[in-house]
Amino acid sequence: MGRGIDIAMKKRPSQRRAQVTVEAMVTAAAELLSSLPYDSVTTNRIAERAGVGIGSLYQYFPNKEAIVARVVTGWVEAMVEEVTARLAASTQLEVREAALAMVSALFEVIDRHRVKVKLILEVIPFATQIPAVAMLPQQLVLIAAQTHASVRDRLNFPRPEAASYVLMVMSRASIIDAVLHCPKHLDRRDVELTISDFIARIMLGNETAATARPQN
Amino acid sequence: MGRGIDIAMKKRPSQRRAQVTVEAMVTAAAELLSSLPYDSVTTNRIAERAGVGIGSLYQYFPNKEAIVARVVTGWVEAMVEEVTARLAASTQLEVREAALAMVSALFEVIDRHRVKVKLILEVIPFATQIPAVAMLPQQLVLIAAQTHASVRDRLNFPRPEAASYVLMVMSRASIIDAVLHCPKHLDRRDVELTISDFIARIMLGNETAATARPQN
Amino acid sequence: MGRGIDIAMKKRPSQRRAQVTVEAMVTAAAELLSSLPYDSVTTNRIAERAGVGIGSLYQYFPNKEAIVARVVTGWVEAMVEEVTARLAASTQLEVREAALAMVSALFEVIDRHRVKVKLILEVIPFATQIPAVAMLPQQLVLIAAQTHASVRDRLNFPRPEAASYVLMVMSRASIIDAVLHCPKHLDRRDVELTISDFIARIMLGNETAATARPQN
Amino acid sequence: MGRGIDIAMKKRPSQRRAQVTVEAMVTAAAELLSSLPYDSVTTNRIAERAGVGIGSLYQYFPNKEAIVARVVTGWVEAMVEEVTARLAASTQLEVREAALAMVSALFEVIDRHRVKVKLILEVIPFATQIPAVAMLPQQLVLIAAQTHASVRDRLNFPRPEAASYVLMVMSRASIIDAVLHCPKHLDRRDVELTISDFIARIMLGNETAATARPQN
DNA sequence: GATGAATGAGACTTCATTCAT
DNA sequence: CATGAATGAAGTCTCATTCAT
Repeated sequence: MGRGIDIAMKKRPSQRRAQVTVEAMVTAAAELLSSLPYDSVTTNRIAERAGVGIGSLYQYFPNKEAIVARVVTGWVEAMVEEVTARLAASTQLEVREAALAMVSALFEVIDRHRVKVKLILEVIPFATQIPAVAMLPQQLVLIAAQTHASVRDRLNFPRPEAASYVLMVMSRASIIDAVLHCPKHLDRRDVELTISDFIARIMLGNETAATARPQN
Repeated sequence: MGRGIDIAMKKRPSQRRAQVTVEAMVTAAAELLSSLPYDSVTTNRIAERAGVGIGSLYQYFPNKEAIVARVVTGWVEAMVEEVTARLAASTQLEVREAALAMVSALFEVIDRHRVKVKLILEVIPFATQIPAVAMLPQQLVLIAAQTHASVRDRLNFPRPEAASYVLMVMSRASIIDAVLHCPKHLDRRDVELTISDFIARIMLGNETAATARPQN
Repeated sequence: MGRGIDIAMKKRPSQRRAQVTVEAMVTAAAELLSSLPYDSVTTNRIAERAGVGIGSLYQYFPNKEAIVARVVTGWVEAMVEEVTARLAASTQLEVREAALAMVSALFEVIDRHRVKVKLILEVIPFATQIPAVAMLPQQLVLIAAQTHASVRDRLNFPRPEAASYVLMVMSRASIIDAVLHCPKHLDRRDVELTISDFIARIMLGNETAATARPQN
Repeated sequence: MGRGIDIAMKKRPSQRRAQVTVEAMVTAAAELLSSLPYDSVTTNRIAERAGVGIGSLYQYFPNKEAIVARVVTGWVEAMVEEVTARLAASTQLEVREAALAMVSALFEVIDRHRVKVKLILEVIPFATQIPAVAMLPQQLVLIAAQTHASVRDRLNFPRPEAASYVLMVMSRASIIDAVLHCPKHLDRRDVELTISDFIARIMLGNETAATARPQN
């Protein structure tokens, strides 16, 4: 605690030209991160690729972590936006349909960005200290709850806070694992259906459970 | 593909003295990994703390990754053993009880080794390439299936392979996430109960689901 | 075959300051090579003597071989130039005089640079892979042929290609050996005269040989 | 001067068993030298290949150079013997035939051992300090002179010592260069004939030269 | 602001050699 | 005599970061 990574930008680019420069650096970093082993992504290479002096990079970012964090933040925001957009189209569904919609949305988006997701989850050492990443879980809960009223309504479990947390973690983790590490012998669509089925069971099971086993 | 990390030991310590040395090095590495940032764990420091010449380290391990892998392997094996032992005591349970037993076992063991788990999952860059780590998921399925007959019996889902895979991923991921990243405002016991409750729902839901919606 | 030494410079020093730095490094390397056992010439020592950080060296040269190659290239070019200059002064000579002129020129230049020649021929392990060194034989043939028309005219031996190759090798090798390994009891001038005498014999012998023994 | 390589054996193996051991080490070293880059031939590898503890190696050889020197010495002696044997068969020849015989003999032997010759001449850094190597030139003169009376008779040049030295150097150097570095476009047999032709010219030219230009 | 030359601590790794067993 | 575990100095090379221009 307290010795986290220094991630803040040093200076906000005020002039128009400077903004372009910073954008070039971030883009270059993103491209390199997506195509080279993490340790090969050096600040010098980023600057070179951006067509910028290494000194300029350090004028806007205090260190290597900062620019990587900036890239990751962009990625996360974009992905969240994509998921949101995709779910916005399918409001007001039945529980099972809602679950499938959400699973499909996440599945599809994560799959499309699997390289980036892998980087964030398994490669970049300080990823969890990046705010956008750290806040992702809550973000997702929010999205789910906001978009699907039917889901929200079901979330009156005993221990409701824990329930929504666990539900989201289970969804997220199983989808990510399926995308990144799914055993080859399994059909992806099968997995997708299974996940959404299970989520539905959790939510639907609630009815029965809540009434049938009140003495739990 | 194919260019994995070279992890095999260079030479097997045949003499008693050598075994002691190797043990010292592995222990030192484990301690350092648990207490320093990963990049600060250098081979020189490992050797120094082991009270051994750096040359000795490289006589038994071809590189830094190899000794780290050895440490991690030891950790994983110990944890698997602990979980197994803990579950062995509670065979032949009802579904709900079986689920809770397993969740509790994993929860407790992972919690006790949370630093190591975090290292393996979030810090050590090549962790997934270590055999013991790569095989962990299947290991866990095996443990669960072997110990709890009642669980095994329930696993006749439609899409059974996908189901057992997803079930295990959900369990594992939610427990790990809960241990490592559980929001502070949540009570750990609540989360634990919720997880096992959800798992039970998935399995019990099967009965209803399987009969009520055959045309899925 | 194919896996030659990487010898190209990493970055061309564009600024004036950088050129000075590179020059200092090359000079330092040259001095060390001339005064220490080859294995004692380390990149660190080169940088230290050049009054430069080791990092600077690796900014311009990809590895140790590259800077050594650069030094050797400089030496070879200088020597070739010296020989050329010396021979340019003595064109249009009789065969015997031409031979002596060339032998003397090579003898003198090689003798003056004997330490460097020894390094190139007997010490630096990858010397033959340095372009300037590899091309030296042809260079010398060229010099000889271009400067001395009388020599060129004589080169119509049977098997002319083999002849010019062997003639050059004999000249070069005997001169170098004489400079580097001449037994102490021999007078250097005697050796020099003998070599040029022999070369003349080879060329003059041609006349007789070609006419007197056509049935060879 | 004075700081030459320590090459002498530490201890002469007195027992029969020890002699076998030493032989194994030398053989192993020879094989490794012939098949690996020089820097990869380490004392540990030699011992391992010989099936001997590294300690044993250092009981008979004071250092790495010593065992390499021993290997090289064996090679040189064998080659000299081969050349001698081959020339012994062809005594009492005419000048031209004697020259061709000698050139052919050297050519053939050197070619058969080209890898070793290359090692001795271009790779092993301290080769010239090995007695057997240092004495090679004189050895060869001796061989030539002893075996071919006709050659010896011709060696009454002005400056006879220089002459015999230069003649031998030219022969040796041109043959070695031809074997090791002969341009691909040249026919080896052509080169061989040319060399012996040139040598004959040198020796035959003597007659004329000695009488025709007494005022040299 | 922008540049890029310069830095240098420090990482990994090798290998000839010693010496306790 | 033989062993092989242990040594550690020293080498090559990287890369985040600074600062004079």
